[in-house]
Amino acid sequence: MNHNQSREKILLTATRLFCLRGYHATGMNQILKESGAPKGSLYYHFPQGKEQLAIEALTISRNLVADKLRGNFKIADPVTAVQQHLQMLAEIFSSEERLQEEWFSIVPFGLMAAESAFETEAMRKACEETFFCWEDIYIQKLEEHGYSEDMAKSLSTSLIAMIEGGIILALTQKSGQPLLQVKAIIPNLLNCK
Amino acid sequence: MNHNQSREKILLTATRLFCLRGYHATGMNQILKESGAPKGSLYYHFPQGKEQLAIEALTISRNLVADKLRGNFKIADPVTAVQQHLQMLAEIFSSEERLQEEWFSIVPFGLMAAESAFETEAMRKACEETFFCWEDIYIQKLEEHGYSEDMAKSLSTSLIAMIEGGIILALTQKSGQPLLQVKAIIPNLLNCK
DNA sequence: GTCTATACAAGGATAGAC
DNA sequence: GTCTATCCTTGTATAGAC
Repeated sequence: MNHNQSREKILLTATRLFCLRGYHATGMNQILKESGAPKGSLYYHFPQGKEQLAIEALTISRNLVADKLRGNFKIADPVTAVQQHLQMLAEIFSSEERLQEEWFSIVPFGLMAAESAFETEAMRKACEETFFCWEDIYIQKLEEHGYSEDMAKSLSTSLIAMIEGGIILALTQKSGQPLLQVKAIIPNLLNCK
Repeated sequence: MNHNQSREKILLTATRLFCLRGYHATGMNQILKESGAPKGSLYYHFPQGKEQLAIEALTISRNLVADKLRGNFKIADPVTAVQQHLQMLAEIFSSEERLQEEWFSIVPFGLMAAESAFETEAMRKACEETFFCWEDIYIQKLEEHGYSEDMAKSLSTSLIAMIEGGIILALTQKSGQPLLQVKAIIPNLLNCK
């Protein structure tokens, strides 16, 4: 197995497990085992160990979500785009388990973010940047659609908070229902420029 | 030290650490050390170990927040009450560190909830019940103020999601600012019966 | 009720052969 | 690039004295 193949497999597995189960709950052995990557290769590819893995995982997660958001915003108005995003998230929780696992790698970012706040500063920063990255995408779209600067900022922060919180409720209830409730109030929320 | 004193000290310390740092990140030794409770007493008071401690901590957290919500709702209309709650939360993040520590025991419930979803079913259930408990408080208040049943339900779920998500953003940014952004859009959100 | 000592597993990480 | 073996620390939990 060549360099990039196993490195990538390890990293994607780590991203999924960190996001889904959490940073502390995920062991290096588990990552290695589930990735199916060669056993001796972990510390070759990631010399700084678990923290390096976490920071790279955060970047992966950030970009996956950012791409998804930009894609939605390109073809729809703010209300529709945000609702599409929530619909997609809700459906993940209703899908079969194997499919869930695959998608969950990009979904519950909040768990890692909360944990990171008390790990190293580098990890905290990576999470902070992620939220700012997503926020900027929202802000830009909302301003394009005529929202004031202040309103766009408040709404963007609130939308991200709602979605992250909604994901936590969905995990806890093992159901996409909470995300659909959030989806339902999006028109009201965004009806105030 | 008598029975109840050390039991309570252990439990309150556990609640704070679990909520703030997470379930997996918190060790039994740390709980013992920070609580200042007698070293041999932990498994005497909590024979089922860490999980028992977690479930009892979840109950503590649930009731502290529920009492706070009910108190706010008793003296104010929905918009004002929710804004007061967010203001209080935001101020915690601006207060001095020692005071933060004390309050944080009731604040970042979402971290434990997300972790619990993949621990034992008993822990997951305890989190689920907590969210339902809070939701009922919101729903009742909103219905009293003329919101339809459906709208009250969607709004309640969304408010909880927003607040939990807002707390995660606040932790990540080490600032109460995100919670104030959320506070700012509450009037818009609740202006639709 | 509380203490000390200890068992036992799992965690992250490194060394050195290949 | 990968493997095996190993180290050290930490974590949970128990036993048995006091």
